Amino acid sequence: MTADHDIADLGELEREVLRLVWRQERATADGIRAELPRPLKESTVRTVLRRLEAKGLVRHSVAGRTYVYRAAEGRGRAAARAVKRIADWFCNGSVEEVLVGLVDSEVLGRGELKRLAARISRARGGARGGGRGGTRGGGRR
Amino acid sequence: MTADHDIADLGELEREVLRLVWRQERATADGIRAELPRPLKESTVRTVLRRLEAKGLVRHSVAGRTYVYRAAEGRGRAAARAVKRIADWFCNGSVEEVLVGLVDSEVLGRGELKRLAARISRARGGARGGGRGGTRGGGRR
DNA sequence: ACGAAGTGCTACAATGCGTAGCACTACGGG
DNA sequence: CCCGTAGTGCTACGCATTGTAGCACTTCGT
Repeated sequence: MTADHDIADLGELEREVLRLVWRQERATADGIRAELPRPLKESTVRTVLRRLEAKGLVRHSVAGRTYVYRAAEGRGRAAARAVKRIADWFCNGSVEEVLVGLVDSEVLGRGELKRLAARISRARGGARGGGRGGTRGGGRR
Repeated sequence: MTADHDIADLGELEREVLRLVWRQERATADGIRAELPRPLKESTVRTVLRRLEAKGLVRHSVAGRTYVYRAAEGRGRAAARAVKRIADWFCNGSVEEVLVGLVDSEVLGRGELKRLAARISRARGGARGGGRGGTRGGGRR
């Protein structure tokens, strides 16, 4: 409900701008422009920002005469929704199948797989994933 | 290198057609057309099919005078790559962060989490397939 | 040789994205 | 009280993508 669009179908520039909005807590048009790799006019950045807001991905508040933008959602959550949508489209809504594909294919490296397992174990409330030791040595957040 | 495009940035019709290609093992233009919700001309379907092939998502072989299409990759794998790309774009490539978002957003249920954990441990260590079936197998190429 | 089945090429309208110009408003200095 | 500056939204234009299809070409069977 928050967003009508998804972060997955953004243009390249929109994506980059959104990423910067996430990086800087309080993003202004000029601040973003300064940090972009390419030299763009300020009106360009503002247009993109406005479009992102129209898509429900960022939100602005006024500070003095300057628009301060912040992301409407955290990165993880936004990404999660994008993943969910992919699952809906191609895997009958089963996020599990998507993640299984992630695990089965070589898209994920061994290290990442390992951390993933640890993370899942923790999320499940401490039960461990599969019985092989070694995974859960260190990490506590 | 298999695909230049991702399943995430397909149009609506392209998506639907691709899904049908996945459903029917050997898909023909007319077969797909028959199963589409809307009545479309065959040339339309063929154009979409051709575009999907240009994007590396499906592949065709000739049977008699008919083109038989099949998906270039399993659903899970294709979806996985899409997810990986999202992670690359917004989470510095950390699929872990995406997963965390997934868990936090309650998109993933406990059961799914559990099965996923089992899957991961299986993928990491023993290469043996577990007994429990139920989900259709993903991609075999 | 002719028709049916099946195919690719070309096209055209609508939309989305990158990119920017320009006109408008509010605030601070003279 | 007037003016420049900073900051903003609106409008637009060119290009690529997508939905949709017409049409010309090839091949097989009768």
